Amino acid sequence: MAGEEVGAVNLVPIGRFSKMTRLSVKALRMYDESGLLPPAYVDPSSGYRYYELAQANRAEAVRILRSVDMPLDEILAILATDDPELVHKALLVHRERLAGRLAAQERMLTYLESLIQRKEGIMPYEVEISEETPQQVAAVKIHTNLSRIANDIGAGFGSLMQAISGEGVSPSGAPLIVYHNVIDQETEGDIEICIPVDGEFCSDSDAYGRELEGGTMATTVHRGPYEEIAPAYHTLTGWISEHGHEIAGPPRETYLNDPQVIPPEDLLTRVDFPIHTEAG
Amino acid sequence: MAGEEVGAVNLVPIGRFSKMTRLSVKALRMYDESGLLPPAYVDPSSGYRYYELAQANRAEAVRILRSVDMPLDEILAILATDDPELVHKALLVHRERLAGRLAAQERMLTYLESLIQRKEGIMPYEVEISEETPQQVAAVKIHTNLSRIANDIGAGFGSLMQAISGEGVSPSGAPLIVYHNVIDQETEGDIEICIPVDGEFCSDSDAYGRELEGGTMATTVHRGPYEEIAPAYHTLTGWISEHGHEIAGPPRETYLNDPQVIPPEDLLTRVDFPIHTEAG
DNA sequence: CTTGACTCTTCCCCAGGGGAAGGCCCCAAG
DNA sequence: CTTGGGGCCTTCCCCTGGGGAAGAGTCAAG
Repeated sequence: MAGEEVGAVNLVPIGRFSKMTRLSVKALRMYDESGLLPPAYVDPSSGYRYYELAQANRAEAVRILRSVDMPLDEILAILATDDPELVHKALLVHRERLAGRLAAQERMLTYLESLIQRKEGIMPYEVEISEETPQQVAAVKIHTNLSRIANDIGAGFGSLMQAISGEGVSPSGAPLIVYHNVIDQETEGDIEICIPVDGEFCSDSDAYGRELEGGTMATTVHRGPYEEIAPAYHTLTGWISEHGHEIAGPPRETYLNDPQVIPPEDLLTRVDFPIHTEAG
Repeated sequence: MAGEEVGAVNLVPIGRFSKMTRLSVKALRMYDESGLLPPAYVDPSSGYRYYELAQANRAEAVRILRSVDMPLDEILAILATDDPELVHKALLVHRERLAGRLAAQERMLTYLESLIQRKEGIMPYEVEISEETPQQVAAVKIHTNLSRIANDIGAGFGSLMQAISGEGVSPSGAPLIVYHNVIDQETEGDIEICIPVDGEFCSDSDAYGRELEGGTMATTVHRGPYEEIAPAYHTLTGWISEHGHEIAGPPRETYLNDPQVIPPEDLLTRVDFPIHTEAG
């Protein structure tokens, strides 16, 4: 009877409890504050925290779940319920998160490897000036945005090829796209998908023929996946402004090899900016 | 000539530059502050940041390296050097770090899976009281700490078995260890490695014979790897204090099956605490 | 009673930004 | 020239999960 009252409660202060549980004193204080592991007794005058020996098991559970990087609030939720189903579900949810992080690390690692493989440091673009003559193209115009653009381009080239072959014409050069607007991640814009043809082109579909403007171009070639073409643009626009030229029209990309055949890292894309050369 | 002076510098404010580079305005301001990507020009009166188009390439490099989670200071170091060797080395160092994190995620995931597999929620230890009779053991005493303990126990059992068989005696029960001190992560302590034998035991090696104390024990059995035995101890000490008993001597672990044969998750370890039962 | 080891709170720090508040600034249209 | 709306500025607080230090109070053993 007396045993239950006085209870041989065996309260231990935070330092000893810290050693018992291998949780840092700092962590224990935080777990107190957040309600995750409040001490059995706090001395009102001194503020000292005292833990019961039996609390070490809860602490151990916290330590284990923290060791797999579970957030504190989820640990709290798990320890608050008695339903093994809920516990199991919470563990599964956390497993998904861990698996996601694992996959992310893997993707980063893979990408980093590809960066390492690329012998050239970073973005060795060589800019040249070229004189282009106007050329006849079959074209379709598309309004799109960054998330749809890959699909739209594929579909556009498909219907354009169909229109060309329907007219009995065949391509006379590499396909290209004129980017009439800057397409950011949230802005939309027009692009013109073009295939060079010999002579004039007419069609009753969306496709039409026109003469693509020639003139002086600042030009570079990007080798690699289309998604990584941004540096080529930056190099060109930077080069143009540094050399005192001015952009004279929308840029165009010419696809020098076939993404259906060539692996992404070897794709070649030529980027042209029409410029005014202010002879200085 | 005039072109070089006035320079068609084409300065863009931070919002446009943010869209060009897909770096957030907030990030750009931080990169300015940290010297990673200072704008080409800052208006002294308004504080407005203006970037040159040519800076977009450096920004792109930052974005790429951040996308693989490289720390800002390392990116700074990479962009500050022109030596491709150093760049390559920095990338390799970062790859090691990523690989390490990947491995850590994998370990956590694996451990979490094992937690999920364990059907029972957390730590279903059943504590019982048992009366033990004294028994003769052959023993060696070892002073060790947490980092050496696994090796020391293995070596201790090895030499103890040698001593026993040298005397022509054979074990009469499961091996056990008496833990005379609490062994925390930084404290050292004595443990006594014991093998039950029939009759008295003498040896001229470090091994000696003695009678292991009997008495009333609080007992539970841990199933799983030795490293995870802490909850068993916590359950026992908590149980003892809650039931108004007192610990009467050093605890002992009895190894009920053989770690050389049994996989870690099925290892059985019985833990006994000698207690005074204060009949109340 | 003293002393040394514990423990308390509070504050600042880490990375890499996100978000909001409050206040200028810039530019184009009227 | 003025006005309005959107852009931009700084400063502050927030996130995670603690680590480390400062200064003061407390506990227990000799």
